[in-house]
Amino acid sequence: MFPSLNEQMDIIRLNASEIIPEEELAKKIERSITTNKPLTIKLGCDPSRPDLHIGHAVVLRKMRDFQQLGHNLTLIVGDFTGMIGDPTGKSKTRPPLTIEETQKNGQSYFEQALKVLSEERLTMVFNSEWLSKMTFQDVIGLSAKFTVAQMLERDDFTKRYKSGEPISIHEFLYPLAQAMDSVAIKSDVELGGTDQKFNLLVGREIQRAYGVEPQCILTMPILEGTDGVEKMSKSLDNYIGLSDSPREMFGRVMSIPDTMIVRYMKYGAWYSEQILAEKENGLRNGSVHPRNAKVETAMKIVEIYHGSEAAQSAFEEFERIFVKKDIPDEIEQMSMDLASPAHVIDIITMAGIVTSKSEAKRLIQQGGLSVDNERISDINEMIDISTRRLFKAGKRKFLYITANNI
RNA sequence: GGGUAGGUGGCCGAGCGGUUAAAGGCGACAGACUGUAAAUCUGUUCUCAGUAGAGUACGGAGGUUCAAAUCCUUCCCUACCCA
Repeated sequence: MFPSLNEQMDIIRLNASEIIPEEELAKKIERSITTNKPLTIKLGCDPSRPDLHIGHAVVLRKMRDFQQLGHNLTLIVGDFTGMIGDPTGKSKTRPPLTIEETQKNGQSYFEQALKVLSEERLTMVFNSEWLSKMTFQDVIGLSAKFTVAQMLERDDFTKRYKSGEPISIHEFLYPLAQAMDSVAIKSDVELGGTDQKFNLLVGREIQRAYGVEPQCILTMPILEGTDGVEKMSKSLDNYIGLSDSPREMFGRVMSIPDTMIVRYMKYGAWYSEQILAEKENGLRNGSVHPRNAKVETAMKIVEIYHGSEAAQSAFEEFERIFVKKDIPDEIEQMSMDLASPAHVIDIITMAGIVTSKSEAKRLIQQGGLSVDNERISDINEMIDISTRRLFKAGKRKFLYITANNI
Protein backbone atom coordinates (compact mmCIF):
# COMPACT_ATOMS: atom_id res chain seq x y z
CA MET A 1 0.00 0.00 0.00
CA PHE A 2 1.25 3.44 -0.84
CA PRO A 3 0.77 6.48 1.36
CA SER A 4 -1.75 9.00 0.12
CA LEU A 5 -0.95 11.47 -2.60
CA ASN A 6 -0.67 14.39 -0.25
CA GLU A 7 1.55 12.56 2.17
CA GLN A 8 3.83 11.53 -0.65
CA MET A 9 3.99 14.97 -2.17
CA ASP A 10 4.83 16.55 1.16
CA ILE A 11 7.73 14.22 1.71
CA ILE A 12 8.95 14.57 -1.83
CA ARG A 13 8.77 18.34 -1.78
CA LEU A 14 10.72 18.68 1.44
CA ASN A 15 14.07 20.34 0.79
CA ALA A 16 13.74 19.84 -2.94
CA SER A 17 14.89 22.67 -5.08
CA GLU A 18 12.58 22.19 -8.04
CA ILE A 19 10.05 19.69 -9.27
CA ILE A 20 9.27 19.96 -12.96
CA PRO A 21 6.39 19.76 -13.59
CA GLU A 22 4.85 19.24 -10.23
CA GLU A 23 1.30 18.49 -11.39
CA GLU A 24 2.59 15.83 -13.71
CA LEU A 25 4.40 14.16 -10.82
CA ALA A 26 1.20 14.27 -8.79
CA LYS A 27 -0.59 12.51 -11.63
CA LYS A 28 2.03 9.82 -11.86
CA ILE A 29 1.80 9.21 -8.14
CA GLU A 30 -1.94 9.15 -8.25
CA ARG A 31 -1.85 6.57 -10.99
CA SER A 32 0.70 4.53 -9.10
CA ILE A 33 -1.60 4.47 -6.11
CA THR A 34 -4.65 3.40 -8.08
CA THR A 35 -2.82 0.78 -10.12
CA ASN A 36 -0.67 -0.21 -7.16
CA LYS A 37 2.48 0.05 -9.24
CA PRO A 38 5.60 1.76 -7.93
CA LEU A 39 7.28 4.49 -9.96
CA THR A 40 10.74 4.09 -11.39
CA ILE A 41 13.08 6.65 -9.89
CA LYS A 42 16.33 7.22 -11.72
CA LEU A 43 19.65 8.51 -10.52
CA GLY A 44 22.71 8.67 -12.70
CA CYS A 45 26.07 7.90 -11.15
CA ASP A 46 29.40 9.06 -12.42
CA PRO A 47 31.85 6.20 -12.09
CA SER A 48 34.85 8.40 -12.76
CA ARG A 49 34.31 9.83 -9.32
CA PRO A 50 33.77 6.82 -7.14
CA ASP A 51 34.16 8.63 -3.86
CA LEU A 52 30.83 9.84 -2.59
CA HIS A 53 30.59 12.74 -0.21
CA ILE A 54 27.80 14.30 1.81
CA GLY A 55 27.00 16.54 -1.12
CA HIS A 56 25.96 13.44 -3.06
CA ALA A 57 24.07 12.33 -0.01
CA VAL A 58 21.69 15.25 -0.39
CA VAL A 59 20.31 13.60 -3.49
CA LEU A 60 20.64 10.09 -2.10
CA ARG A 61 18.60 11.14 0.87
CA LYS A 62 15.79 12.17 -1.43
CA MET A 63 16.13 8.86 -3.22
CA ARG A 64 15.63 7.18 0.11
CA ASP A 65 12.44 9.14 0.62
CA PHE A 66 11.09 7.69 -2.60
CA GLN A 67 12.27 4.28 -1.56
CA GLN A 68 10.48 4.52 1.73
CA LEU A 69 7.34 5.60 -0.04
CA GLY A 70 7.44 2.30 -1.87
CA HIS A 71 8.91 3.26 -5.22
CA ASN A 72 11.64 1.52 -7.16
CA LEU A 73 15.07 3.05 -7.47
CA THR A 74 17.39 2.52 -10.38
CA LEU A 75 20.97 3.64 -10.13
CA ILE A 76 22.50 4.02 -13.52
CA VAL A 77 26.23 3.72 -13.60
CA GLY A 78 27.57 5.70 -16.50
CA ASP A 79 30.24 3.21 -17.35
CA PHE A 80 29.86 3.80 -21.07
CA THR A 81 29.91 7.55 -20.81
CA GLY A 82 32.75 7.26 -18.35
CA MET A 83 34.81 5.45 -20.91
CA ILE A 84 34.59 8.35 -23.28
CA GLY A 85 35.92 10.97 -20.94
CA ASP A 86 34.94 14.01 -19.07
CA PRO A 87 31.93 16.15 -19.93
CA THR A 88 32.48 19.23 -17.82
CA GLY A 89 35.41 20.51 -19.81
CA LYS A 90 37.09 21.23 -16.53
CA SER A 91 39.80 18.66 -16.53
CA LYS A 92 40.81 18.10 -20.09
CA THR A 93 43.48 15.64 -19.23
CA ARG A 94 41.48 13.16 -17.28
CA PRO A 95 42.23 9.83 -18.86
CA PRO A 96 39.26 7.83 -20.04
CA LEU A 97 38.57 4.87 -17.82
CA THR A 98 38.74 1.28 -18.87
CA ILE A 99 35.71 -0.96 -18.63
CA GLU A 100 37.16 -2.73 -15.64
CA GLU A 101 37.74 0.50 -13.78
CA THR A 102 34.26 1.81 -14.39
CA GLN A 103 32.76 -1.49 -13.31
CA LYS A 104 34.81 -1.50 -10.18
CA ASN A 105 34.00 2.12 -9.41
CA GLY A 106 30.35 1.48 -10.05
CA GLN A 107 30.39 -1.30 -7.53
CA SER A 108 32.08 0.91 -4.96
CA TYR A 109 29.58 3.66 -5.69
CA PHE A 110 26.80 1.21 -4.99
CA GLU A 111 28.31 0.14 -1.69
CA GLN A 112 28.69 3.71 -0.54
CA ALA A 113 25.17 4.57 -1.63
CA LEU A 114 23.97 1.85 0.70
CA LYS A 115 25.05 4.00 3.61
CA VAL A 116 22.02 6.09 2.78
CA LEU A 117 19.76 3.78 0.80
CA SER A 118 18.44 0.40 1.76
CA GLU A 119 18.78 -2.60 -0.49
CA GLU A 120 15.12 -3.18 -1.07
CA ARG A 121 13.65 -1.94 -4.32
CA LEU A 122 17.06 -0.88 -5.47
CA THR A 123 18.71 -1.93 -8.70
CA MET A 124 21.88 -0.91 -10.36
CA VAL A 125 22.48 -1.07 -14.07
CA PHE A 126 25.37 -0.09 -16.31
CA ASN A 127 24.47 2.08 -19.23
CA SER A 128 26.93 0.33 -21.53
CA GLU A 129 24.23 -2.31 -21.65
CA TRP A 130 22.29 -0.28 -24.18
CA LEU A 131 24.62 2.54 -25.20
CA SER A 132 27.36 0.26 -26.45
CA LYS A 133 24.89 -1.34 -28.81
CA MET A 134 23.97 1.86 -30.57
CA THR A 135 25.32 2.14 -34.07
CA PHE A 136 26.58 5.33 -35.59
CA GLN A 137 23.32 5.49 -37.44
CA ASP A 138 21.44 5.32 -34.15
CA VAL A 139 23.56 8.12 -32.77
CA ILE A 140 22.82 10.30 -35.77
CA GLY A 141 19.16 9.57 -35.34
CA LEU A 142 19.38 10.56 -31.72
CA SER A 143 21.28 13.76 -32.35
CA ALA A 144 18.76 14.75 -35.01
CA LYS A 145 16.19 15.04 -32.27
CA PHE A 146 17.93 17.91 -30.59
CA THR A 147 19.20 21.21 -31.91
CA VAL A 148 22.34 23.21 -31.31
CA ALA A 149 20.29 26.12 -30.07
CA GLN A 150 18.64 23.87 -27.53
CA MET A 151 22.03 22.57 -26.48
CA LEU A 152 23.43 26.04 -26.05
CA GLU A 153 20.71 26.79 -23.56
CA ARG A 154 22.73 24.94 -21.00
CA ASP A 155 24.39 27.76 -19.18
CA ASP A 156 27.82 26.30 -18.88
CA PHE A 157 27.84 25.79 -22.65
CA THR A 158 26.65 29.33 -23.18
CA LYS A 159 29.28 30.69 -20.87
CA ARG A 160 32.08 28.75 -22.40
CA TYR A 161 30.90 29.53 -25.88
CA LYS A 162 30.75 33.25 -25.17
CA SER A 163 34.07 33.38 -23.41
CA GLY A 164 35.73 31.51 -26.24
CA GLU A 165 36.51 28.32 -24.38
CA PRO A 166 36.52 25.06 -26.26
CA ILE A 167 33.50 22.81 -26.35
CA SER A 168 33.95 19.42 -27.92
CA ILE A 169 31.20 17.77 -29.91
CA HIS A 170 31.17 14.78 -27.63
CA GLU A 171 30.16 17.04 -24.80
CA PHE A 172 26.95 17.65 -26.69
CA LEU A 173 26.50 13.91 -26.83
CA TYR A 174 26.63 13.56 -23.09
CA PRO A 175 23.22 14.92 -22.23
CA LEU A 176 21.84 12.87 -25.10
CA ALA A 177 23.47 9.69 -23.89
CA GLN A 178 22.17 10.35 -20.43
CA ALA A 179 18.75 10.93 -21.91
CA MET A 180 18.91 7.56 -23.63
CA ASP A 181 19.27 6.03 -20.20
CA SER A 182 15.90 7.48 -19.34
CA VAL A 183 14.47 6.04 -22.53
CA ALA A 184 15.98 2.64 -21.79
CA ILE A 185 14.63 2.28 -18.29
CA LYS A 186 11.47 4.32 -18.87
CA SER A 187 12.07 6.36 -15.76
CA ASP A 188 9.17 8.21 -14.20
CA VAL A 189 11.27 10.58 -12.18
CA GLU A 190 14.91 11.51 -12.39
CA LEU A 191 16.75 13.14 -9.53
CA GLY A 192 19.89 15.22 -9.58
CA GLY A 193 21.54 18.33 -8.25
CA THR A 194 20.36 21.68 -9.52
CA ASP A 195 23.39 21.69 -11.79
CA GLN A 196 21.87 18.71 -13.56
CA LYS A 197 18.65 20.46 -14.42
CA PHE A 198 19.44 20.83 -18.08
CA ASN A 199 20.52 17.24 -18.53
CA LEU A 200 17.47 15.96 -16.74
CA LEU A 201 15.23 18.06 -18.94
CA VAL A 202 16.89 16.68 -22.05
CA GLY A 203 15.86 13.29 -20.75
CA ARG A 204 12.25 14.44 -20.88
CA GLU A 205 12.54 15.68 -24.44
CA ILE A 206 14.25 12.60 -25.72
CA GLN A 207 11.88 10.24 -23.99
CA ARG A 208 9.04 12.03 -25.70
CA ALA A 209 10.82 11.79 -29.03
CA TYR A 210 11.14 8.04 -28.57
CA GLY A 211 7.55 7.59 -27.58
CA VAL A 212 8.22 7.02 -23.89
CA GLU A 213 6.22 8.84 -21.25
CA PRO A 214 8.38 11.81 -20.19
CA GLN A 215 9.94 11.71 -16.77
CA CYS A 216 9.46 14.35 -14.15
CA ILE A 217 12.55 15.85 -12.72
CA LEU A 218 13.44 16.73 -9.20
CA THR A 219 16.50 18.73 -8.34
CA MET A 220 18.18 19.09 -4.99
CA PRO A 221 20.35 21.97 -3.86
CA ILE A 222 24.08 21.71 -4.25
CA LEU A 223 25.84 21.65 -0.93
CA GLU A 224 28.83 23.92 -0.60
CA GLY A 225 32.09 22.35 0.50
CA THR A 226 33.86 22.93 3.78
CA ASP A 227 35.25 26.18 2.40
CA GLY A 228 31.70 27.47 2.27
CA VAL A 229 32.10 28.82 -1.23
CA GLU A 230 32.65 26.24 -3.93
CA LYS A 231 30.44 23.28 -4.41
CA MET A 232 31.63 20.23 -2.59
CA SER A 233 33.99 18.19 -4.68
CA LYS A 234 36.87 15.89 -4.23
CA SER A 235 39.14 17.76 -6.59
CA LEU A 236 38.80 20.92 -4.52
CA ASP A 237 39.45 18.95 -1.37
CA ASN A 238 36.57 20.63 0.38
CA TYR A 239 34.53 17.48 0.76
CA ILE A 240 33.38 15.22 3.54
CA GLY A 241 33.50 11.68 2.23
CA LEU A 242 30.89 9.11 3.14
CA SER A 243 33.67 6.69 3.93
CA ASP A 244 35.84 9.15 5.82
CA SER A 245 36.74 8.02 9.29
CA PRO A 246 34.56 9.39 12.10
CA ARG A 247 37.35 11.66 13.25
CA GLU A 248 38.12 13.00 9.85
CA MET A 249 34.46 13.59 9.26
CA PHE A 250 34.02 15.35 12.55
CA GLY A 251 37.02 17.56 12.01
CA ARG A 252 35.97 18.50 8.53
CA VAL A 253 32.55 19.55 9.69
CA MET A 254 34.19 21.64 12.38
CA SER A 255 36.18 23.43 9.73
CA ILE A 256 33.18 24.87 7.93
CA PRO A 257 32.69 28.61 8.30
CA ASP A 258 29.98 29.75 10.68
CA THR A 259 27.85 30.92 7.81
CA MET A 260 27.47 27.34 6.64
CA ILE A 261 26.20 25.89 9.89
CA VAL A 262 22.52 26.07 9.05
CA ARG A 263 22.97 24.64 5.58
CA TYR A 264 24.94 21.74 6.97
CA MET A 265 22.32 21.12 9.61
CA LYS A 266 19.70 21.02 6.91
CA TYR A 267 21.37 19.15 4.10
CA GLY A 268 24.14 17.30 5.90
CA ALA A 269 22.61 16.38 9.23
CA TRP A 270 19.03 16.24 7.96
CA TYR A 271 17.52 18.08 10.86
CA SER A 272 13.75 18.21 10.83
CA GLU A 273 12.21 21.48 9.81
CA GLN A 274 11.11 22.23 13.32
CA ILE A 275 14.44 21.71 15.02
CA LEU A 276 16.16 23.49 12.21
CA ALA A 277 13.99 26.54 12.75
CA GLU A 278 14.79 26.50 16.46
CA LYS A 279 18.51 26.29 15.88
CA GLU A 280 18.45 28.95 13.25
CA ASN A 281 16.66 31.24 15.61
CA GLY A 282 18.99 30.48 18.44
CA LEU A 283 22.00 31.24 16.32
CA ARG A 284 20.50 34.50 15.25
CA ASN A 285 19.59 35.75 18.71
CA GLY A 286 22.75 34.41 20.30
CA SER A 287 21.22 31.80 22.58
CA VAL A 288 22.94 29.05 20.60
CA HIS A 289 26.70 29.29 20.45
CA PRO A 290 28.05 28.75 16.92
CA ARG A 291 30.69 26.38 18.19
CA ASN A 292 28.17 24.26 20.00
CA ALA A 293 25.89 24.25 17.00
CA LYS A 294 28.78 23.07 14.91
CA VAL A 295 29.74 20.36 17.35
CA GLU A 296 26.19 19.14 17.39
CA THR A 297 25.98 19.13 13.62
CA ALA A 298 29.28 17.32 13.33
CA MET A 299 28.15 14.66 15.76
CA LYS A 300 24.88 14.22 13.96
CA ILE A 301 26.59 13.77 10.62
CA VAL A 302 29.10 11.30 11.97
CA GLU A 303 26.26 9.45 13.61
CA ILE A 304 24.44 9.02 10.31
CA TYR A 305 27.37 7.21 8.76
CA HIS A 306 29.12 5.64 11.71
CA GLY A 307 26.67 5.42 14.57
CA SER A 308 26.40 7.34 17.80
CA GLU A 309 29.27 5.68 19.58
CA ALA A 310 31.72 6.67 16.90
CA ALA A 311 30.29 10.16 16.96
CA GLN A 312 30.87 10.42 20.67
CA SER A 313 34.45 9.27 20.46
CA ALA A 314 35.15 11.51 17.50
CA PHE A 315 33.93 14.41 19.55
CA GLU A 316 36.07 13.48 22.54
CA GLU A 317 39.07 13.07 20.35
CA PHE A 318 38.53 16.47 18.84
CA GLU A 319 38.25 18.05 22.27
CA ARG A 320 41.41 16.35 23.38
CA ILE A 321 43.51 17.47 20.46
CA PHE A 322 42.26 20.91 19.65
CA VAL A 323 40.83 22.20 22.87
CA LYS A 324 43.13 20.57 25.38
CA LYS A 325 46.00 20.38 22.89
CA ASP A 326 46.62 16.83 23.93
CA ILE A 327 47.68 13.96 21.72
CA PRO A 328 45.26 11.57 20.02
CA ASP A 329 44.68 8.21 21.64
CA GLU A 330 45.58 6.35 18.51
CA ILE A 331 48.66 7.33 16.62
CA GLU A 332 50.11 5.66 13.60
CA GLN A 333 53.47 4.02 14.03
CA MET A 334 56.25 3.79 11.56
CA SER A 335 59.70 2.34 11.51
CA MET A 336 62.33 3.24 9.00
CA ASP A 337 65.71 2.21 7.78
CA LEU A 338 67.83 5.03 9.11
CA ALA A 339 70.88 4.92 11.32
CA SER A 340 69.68 6.06 14.67
CA PRO A 341 70.69 9.58 15.39
CA ALA A 342 69.39 10.95 12.12
CA HIS A 343 68.72 14.37 10.64
CA VAL A 344 65.20 15.57 11.41
CA ILE A 345 64.79 16.56 7.83
CA ASP A 346 65.60 13.11 6.56
CA ILE A 347 63.26 11.53 9.05
CA ILE A 348 60.18 13.57 8.29
CA THR A 349 60.80 13.49 4.57
CA MET A 350 61.13 9.74 4.60
CA ALA A 351 58.08 9.43 6.80
CA GLY A 352 56.07 11.29 4.19
CA ILE A 353 55.11 14.06 6.57
CA VAL A 354 56.43 16.46 3.98
CA THR A 355 57.01 15.90 0.29
CA SER A 356 60.44 17.48 -0.10
CA LYS A 357 63.36 18.50 2.00
CA SER A 358 62.70 22.13 1.28
CA GLU A 359 59.25 21.72 2.67
CA ALA A 360 60.71 20.02 5.72
CA LYS A 361 62.97 22.98 6.33
CA ARG A 362 60.11 25.36 5.94
CA LEU A 363 58.02 23.46 8.43
CA ILE A 364 60.79 23.54 11.00
CA GLN A 365 61.69 27.14 10.40
CA GLN A 366 58.08 28.08 10.93
CA GLY A 367 57.99 26.25 14.21
CA GLY A 368 55.58 23.63 13.02
CA LEU A 369 57.43 20.54 14.12
CA SER A 370 57.83 19.03 17.53
CA VAL A 371 59.32 15.78 18.77
CA ASP A 372 58.01 14.44 22.05
CA ASN A 373 56.38 17.77 22.66
CA GLU A 374 59.53 19.77 22.17
CA ARG A 375 59.60 22.19 19.35
CA ILE A 376 62.41 21.67 16.90
CA SER A 377 63.95 24.93 15.80
CA ASP A 378 67.20 23.82 14.20
CA ILE A 379 66.98 22.27 10.77
CA ASN A 380 70.20 20.39 11.41
CA GLU A 381 68.99 18.75 14.55
CA MET A 382 69.88 15.09 14.95
CA ILE A 383 67.17 12.98 16.48
CA ASP A 384 67.71 9.78 18.34
CA ILE A 385 65.11 7.40 17.02
CA SER A 386 66.45 4.21 18.51
CA THR A 387 63.43 4.35 20.74
CA ARG A 388 59.96 5.45 19.75
CA ARG A 389 59.59 9.20 19.33
CA LEU A 390 56.43 11.19 18.78
CA PHE A 391 56.52 13.56 15.84
CA LYS A 392 53.94 16.27 15.52
CA ALA A 393 53.74 18.37 12.37
CA GLY A 394 51.40 21.31 12.34
CA LYS A 395 48.29 20.88 14.40
CA ARG A 396 46.97 17.66 13.08
CA LYS A 397 49.69 15.27 12.03
CA PHE A 398 50.96 12.86 14.64
CA LEU A 399 53.30 9.97 14.02
CA TYR A 400 55.43 7.64 16.11
CA ILE A 401 58.73 6.91 14.47
CA THR A 402 61.44 4.43 15.33
CA ALA A 403 64.52 3.27 13.49
CA ASN A 404 64.83 -0.29 12.34
CA ASN A 405 67.78 -2.10 13.74
CA ILE A 406 70.17 -2.49 10.89
C1' G B 1 42.44 27.33 -46.84
C1' G B 2 43.38 32.78 -45.22
C1' G B 3 43.67 36.32 -41.13
C1' U B 4 43.91 37.76 -35.85
C1' A B 5 44.71 36.91 -30.61
C1' G B 6 46.64 33.51 -27.30
C1' G B 7 49.42 29.03 -24.65
C1' U B 8 53.59 31.63 -17.96
C1' G B 9 54.56 28.34 -11.45
C1' G B 10 48.42 23.95 -8.06
C1' C B 11 44.81 27.62 -10.42
C1' C B 12 43.85 32.77 -12.25
C1' G B 13 46.96 36.44 -14.12
C1' A B 14 51.29 40.38 -14.93
C1' G B 15 55.87 40.54 -17.42
C1' C B 16 57.68 41.17 -23.43
C1' G B 17 66.25 40.94 -24.00
C1' G B 18 69.62 41.43 -18.41
C1' U B 19 68.10 44.24 -11.64
C1' U B 20 62.75 37.85 -13.18
C1' A B 21 62.47 31.81 -9.35
C1' A B 22 59.35 35.43 -12.42
C1' A B 23 54.42 41.32 -9.74
C1' G B 24 49.42 40.54 -7.91
C1' G B 25 45.24 37.45 -6.52
C1' C B 26 43.26 32.61 -5.09
C1' G B 27 44.47 28.18 -2.90
C1' A B 28 47.73 25.51 0.36
C1' C B 29 50.97 25.26 4.66
C1' A B 30 52.90 27.32 9.43
C1' G B 31 52.58 30.69 13.66
C1' A B 32 49.70 33.99 16.93
C1' C B 33 44.99 34.64 18.72
C1' U B 34 40.25 32.27 19.60
C1' G B 35 34.62 29.66 20.23
C1' U B 36 36.96 24.87 16.54
C1' A B 37 40.57 22.51 11.62
C1' A B 38 35.31 29.45 12.17
C1' A B 39 36.82 34.63 11.71
C1' U B 40 41.09 37.85 12.05
C1' C B 41 46.34 38.99 11.88
C1' U B 42 51.53 37.58 10.49
C1' G B 43 54.81 34.59 7.77
C1' U B 44 55.93 30.80 4.06
C1' U B 45 54.85 28.83 -0.85
C1' C B 46 60.10 24.90 -7.52
C1' U B 47 64.02 21.38 -6.10
C1' C B 48 68.81 20.18 -4.03
C1' A B 49 72.77 22.03 -0.63
C1' G B 50 75.51 23.42 6.62
C1' U B 51 72.66 29.88 5.90
C1' A B 52 73.40 35.24 0.46
C1' G B 53 75.57 28.26 -3.40
C1' A B 54 73.65 25.29 -7.43
C1' G B 55 70.06 23.04 -10.69
C1' U B 56 65.59 23.01 -13.18
C1' A B 57 61.15 26.29 -15.03
C1' C B 58 57.43 30.33 -18.66
C1' G B 59 53.29 24.71 -24.95
C1' G B 60 57.45 21.26 -27.87
C1' A B 61 62.03 21.33 -30.80
C1' G B 62 65.86 24.23 -32.83
C1' G B 63 68.38 29.13 -33.52
C1' U B 64 70.23 34.46 -32.64
C1' U B 65 72.81 36.81 -28.39
C1' C B 66 77.92 37.68 -23.44
C1' A B 67 72.62 37.15 -21.79
C1' A B 68 65.82 35.07 -23.70
C1' A B 69 59.65 33.81 -20.50
C1' U B 70 60.85 38.05 -23.53
C1' C B 71 63.82 38.18 -30.61
C1' C B 72 63.81 34.45 -35.07
C1' U B 73 62.40 29.53 -37.36
C1' U B 74 59.42 25.40 -37.05
C1' C B 75 55.92 22.14 -34.87
C1' C B 76 51.68 21.24 -31.54
C1' C B 77 47.28 23.21 -29.12
C1' U B 78 42.94 26.93 -28.29
C1' A B 79 39.52 30.80 -29.46
C1' C B 80 37.63 34.44 -32.84
C1' C B 81 36.82 36.49 -37.91
C1' C B 82 36.73 35.44 -43.26
C1' A B 83 36.15 31.42 -47.03
